[in-house]
Amino acid sequence: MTIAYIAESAGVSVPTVSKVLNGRSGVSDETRARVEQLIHQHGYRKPPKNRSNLVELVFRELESMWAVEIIRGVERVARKNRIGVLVSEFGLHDTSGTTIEDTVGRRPRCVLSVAQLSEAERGQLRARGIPFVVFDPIEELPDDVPFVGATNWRGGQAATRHLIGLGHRRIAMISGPDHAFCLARLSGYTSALAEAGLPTEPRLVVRTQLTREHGYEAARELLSRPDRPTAVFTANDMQAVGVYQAARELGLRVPDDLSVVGFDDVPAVAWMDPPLTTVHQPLAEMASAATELALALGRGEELSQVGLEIATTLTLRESTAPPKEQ
Amino acid sequence: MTIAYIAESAGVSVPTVSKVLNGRSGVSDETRARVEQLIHQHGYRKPPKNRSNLVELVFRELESMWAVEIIRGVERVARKNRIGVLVSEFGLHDTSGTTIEDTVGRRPRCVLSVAQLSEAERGQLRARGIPFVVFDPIEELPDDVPFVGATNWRGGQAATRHLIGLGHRRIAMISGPDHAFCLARLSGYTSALAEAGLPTEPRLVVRTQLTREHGYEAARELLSRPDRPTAVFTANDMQAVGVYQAARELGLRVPDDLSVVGFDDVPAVAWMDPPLTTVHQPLAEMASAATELALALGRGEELSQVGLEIATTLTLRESTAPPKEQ
DNA sequence: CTGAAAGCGCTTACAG
DNA sequence: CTGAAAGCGCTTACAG
Repeated sequence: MTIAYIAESAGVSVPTVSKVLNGRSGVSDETRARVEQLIHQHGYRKPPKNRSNLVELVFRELESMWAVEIIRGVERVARKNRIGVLVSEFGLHDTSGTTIEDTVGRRPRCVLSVAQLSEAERGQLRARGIPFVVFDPIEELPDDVPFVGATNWRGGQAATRHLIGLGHRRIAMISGPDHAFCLARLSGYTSALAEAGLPTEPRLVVRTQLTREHGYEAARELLSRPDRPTAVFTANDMQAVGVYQAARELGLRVPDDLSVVGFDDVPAVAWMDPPLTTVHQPLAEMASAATELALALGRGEELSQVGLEIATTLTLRESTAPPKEQ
Repeated sequence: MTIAYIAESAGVSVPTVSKVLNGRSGVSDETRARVEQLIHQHGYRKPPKNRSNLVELVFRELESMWAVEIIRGVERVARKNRIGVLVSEFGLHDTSGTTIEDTVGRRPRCVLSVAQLSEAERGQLRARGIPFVVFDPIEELPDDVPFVGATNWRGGQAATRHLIGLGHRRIAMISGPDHAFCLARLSGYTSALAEAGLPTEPRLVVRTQLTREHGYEAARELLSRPDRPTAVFTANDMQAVGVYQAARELGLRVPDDLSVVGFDDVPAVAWMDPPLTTVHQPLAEMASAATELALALGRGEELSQVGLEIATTLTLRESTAPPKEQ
């Protein structure tokens, strides 16, 4: 299927078909209509040029429960722009490292990276003129690196205020590693306590990993103390699942004996027993915003702001209640 | 960046560079090495031809909890073949329906469709010579349509045998709509009962939707009967979540008062209380197999078998126990 | 092994 | 508005 063939079918010259295909002027409406009809009929598409019609969405690992939400958010705006979404996994930090090269070789319109992008990788993309946006960055980035995140600090604050409002005073926080977003969530907790005139007790803050197992371990220890906390706020939902398990083993009922608030609002958390109150991260919206931003960068638009945070909201379910009289 | 430029840098002619790029013979090792070095150094890639380096993975809706596993499975083999994975959502059955055309326009090497592909859509793809594989088909397909599924019948049989082995006699099944895979799971259940000399009691089989709410409703009714079943097998995990909820409300403990077996083995089911015994669908393996199949079809290989089912396995956790003496 | 020449699919500049 | 001609990036067939 060549334009020569289309030209012949339409009884016009090759340059005329070329003009129609490229939306150039200098073709009569009638001729244009006839040629367009033939192009459609034969399903002719011009061979993709140097730049593809693709957004590349890169995950470090594709196992998190968030992944689907993120993909959906990207898909939504890509679809509107008639652009395809290419999903690729890790390799970014591999030393075997063909992956960033693969990505570059695919010449995507832009790349969206979930969680990180090393300086070298950013350099590679920049050298090829491929714009990128970092999604939910885990580390501080230079000022000129575009990113989209969530309002983690405000989320931590909202969760803690909710517990304080219920009457809790001994509120523990199980937090995560030194990632930017964990620090922000922790700081939101601290700041809500301060605002209520409560001290941040170092004994009530545990820094651990963001897994169910680590949440479980931390909660076992915290809840075995004589002056155990009456509420626990965790840095993510998986940790909260671990807290539930520890509470169960210790014969503590949620929320009667212990209030729990998570962070992320992963779908599965709505069917726990009891359903978990948690800070909702609007992953799909964040992903859509990141895609819009990356596409705008790809169009060469000059943007005043190059990073943004989308608001989190507290999803109230059944894992929190006032503390029992003691 | 043109091959003419590479040729000049390397001090050779344009045809020589062309040969190196296309792995043709007739170039000395020394020249080849020099040219390859320059190609790499300048990051030259040949412009994509009529056929892209993409597998397109089409979802009807991207919200199921399986999606990530499927994407990972596809990604794994695509990556090995240095092919990108393009994920697209629905629109396939839209009447606005630009989507199948978008897909065709992207000229993927092959398409993998999760759940369905209408006859018209199959026709469109065939007309363009784009091979496709249907993943986990929900309806009977003509014999020449390639598909990859799971051994649903054997899964239903294994789940039921497990319950029978534990001593259960009144085993209910909450099944789903008339989809091929639901029918197979149900039939596995029936056949395991028959094999143990037990009749299939129509009263113990509920046909409903594959959601948590429908599982809950069905279980409420089933468990409120005077001669309530001592075990329930559900057609998917979401229904089993609903069964847990109904049992809780009715003061029935799992597994002491009621054994529950699900189907799918979605990740979240491992942290339920108690962790759910369920039939594992090897989604990632199925997806990898489907991708291999589609790619083989794309290479024009003649395949003797054009459909296959990957084995399910029963994942034993803590939701089943022998029935209490009655 | 190498590259001049011809050719392919497409676009652009321009004469009619 | 139309298309002959020149040109571009690439490949192929072939002479040396």
